Amino acid sequence: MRTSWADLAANSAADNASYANNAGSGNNTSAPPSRPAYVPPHLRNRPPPTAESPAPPPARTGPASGSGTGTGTGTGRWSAPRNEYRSGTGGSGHTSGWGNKSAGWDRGRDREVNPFADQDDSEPAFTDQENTGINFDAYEDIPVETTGENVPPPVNTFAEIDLGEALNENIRRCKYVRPTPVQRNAIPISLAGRDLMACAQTGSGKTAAFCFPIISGIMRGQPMQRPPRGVRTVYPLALVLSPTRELSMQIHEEARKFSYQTGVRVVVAYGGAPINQQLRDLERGVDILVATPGRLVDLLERARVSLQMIRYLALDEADRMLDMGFEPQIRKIVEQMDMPPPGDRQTMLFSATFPREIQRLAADFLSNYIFLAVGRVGSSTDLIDQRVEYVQESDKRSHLMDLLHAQRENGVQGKQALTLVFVETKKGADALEHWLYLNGFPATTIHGDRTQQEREFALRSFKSGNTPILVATDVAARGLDIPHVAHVVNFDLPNDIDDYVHRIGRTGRAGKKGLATAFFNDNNANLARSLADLMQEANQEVPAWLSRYAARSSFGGGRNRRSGGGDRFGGRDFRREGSFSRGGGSDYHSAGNSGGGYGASGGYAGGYGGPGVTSAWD
DNA sequence: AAAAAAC
Repeated sequence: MRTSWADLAANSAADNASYANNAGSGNNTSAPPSRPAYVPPHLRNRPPPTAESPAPPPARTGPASGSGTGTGTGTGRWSAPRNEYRSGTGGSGHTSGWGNKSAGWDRGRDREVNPFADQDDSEPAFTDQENTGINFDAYEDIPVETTGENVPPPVNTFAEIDLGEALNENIRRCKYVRPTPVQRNAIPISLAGRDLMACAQTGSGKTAAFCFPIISGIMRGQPMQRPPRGVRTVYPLALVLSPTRELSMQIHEEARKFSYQTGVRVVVAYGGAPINQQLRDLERGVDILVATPGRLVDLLERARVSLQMIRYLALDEADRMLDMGFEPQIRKIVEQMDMPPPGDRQTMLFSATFPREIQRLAADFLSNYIFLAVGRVGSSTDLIDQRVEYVQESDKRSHLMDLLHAQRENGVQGKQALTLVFVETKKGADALEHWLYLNGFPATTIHGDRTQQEREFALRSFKSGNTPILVATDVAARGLDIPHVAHVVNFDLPNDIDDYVHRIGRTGRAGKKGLATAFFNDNNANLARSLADLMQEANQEVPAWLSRYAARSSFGGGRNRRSGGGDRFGGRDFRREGSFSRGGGSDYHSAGNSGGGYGASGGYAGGYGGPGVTSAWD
């Protein structure tokens, strides 16, 4: 406990040095100077910023300015060989040590950058903690529900599964010792070739749960015949979609570790970043494409990517991907391009929440699928101490200040513990950040009106502890793994209880404890009931005033549009619900729901009236 | 009503 956060705080100061050391990789002393500007994966194939040339322009389209050392067979199809693509190629090759940070491959003799390089010596602040220190005791007695035909049995160890030598080695490098519950269950299912709809909390190893079978399957498959030269279209074998750019980046980084030296190539594509680097990455070969929908559609329309060869489709945060804003785009990608239909591909949907209506939509993408629900670490949100305080709009800022002061006193070694503050709007995020800044709090913000560079810098700065307060919109609500978030503040509560679930899930990760504070007032009346039920289910103390609100709002108002009860924390397979029990909540206790307590909240779901009523609310 | 996601 003390070790990681204290060390993190201490080390974040030394971060510059470690970054330079890593980059130098023992072969140069002219590593980038002090400033360790974060270099996101898509920008990493660039020369280091130096004192003389502060930063490269964001887009570098033409052939690299770098000289062409090396033999470069097969590399420079469209331009001269680029030495920045082959970090330290050919023994003597030292481009800049910075090249070691680059994400990517050399074709030809496949010189792959080691994604574990960071963790070897000196960068504990940004690597280890997401893979280690998982409190496995918190995973005992996790309720698991699987429904569907011929469900493959779970495994208890990685050794029981034949994932292949190279992948096993990466699992070891990641310091994964035992599979988490979602991995124990999901991996055998997908190795058996089955489609899957899985409800499991992020931070419990979900990414690995879909990456391992994909990588293993690609390794086993026959090597794909490369399209003829000059044809710029690439044919990934697996597609992983996620709702935000930062989440796609995170998945990509993880997938790169899992696929290291397996011959399986992972490329990420998302908006807000220059497309040219992504195009080059694609041209160098892609087996697994991780993408956000907009950029992928762009690539498909440019015919730079074809989905014809897709064997695996994974949707992360799948309920989000299928909700109103995203559904048309996802349908276009999955149903109206050239992707093989369900049955001819393997489809895996993952999320922590899976509202019934969304399950219904998702079923279109699936074939004879298995529904898997894995209760949250600690079998609910036990690990997150949830508090709700009644705060008028006009008092929110001073109230937040009180919380932050308290948090500051809890800080370690002069560093505040990380606090993630969610607000409803982008403008509100900027305004709050500015106000915090004026009041001497080190805050930054992430939202969709910021440039991608700003977003990535903000996230990096927060993770490192340099800016221990992050004001965020829902862009940061889902999936992001930010170790050491001690406190999530719902400065503005969301309108949807599922969003609340995802937001507070940014803390209390990997079996560690977390704190979540929500500011509630009359504007949130419609959330009262679902919030009170949720908290009760998670063994939290529900303030009496909130219960009164909940009781009031239960007359007609207050049910959540999207979400029936029991969809949280694993939820339940909508196929199990008979036509009369659509109304939700009525048959939670039926046989087969092994969830001791989870998913069993009748509660606010009662009266949720199925499609008819849903449309009345919409 | 807002947020996210392409240029």
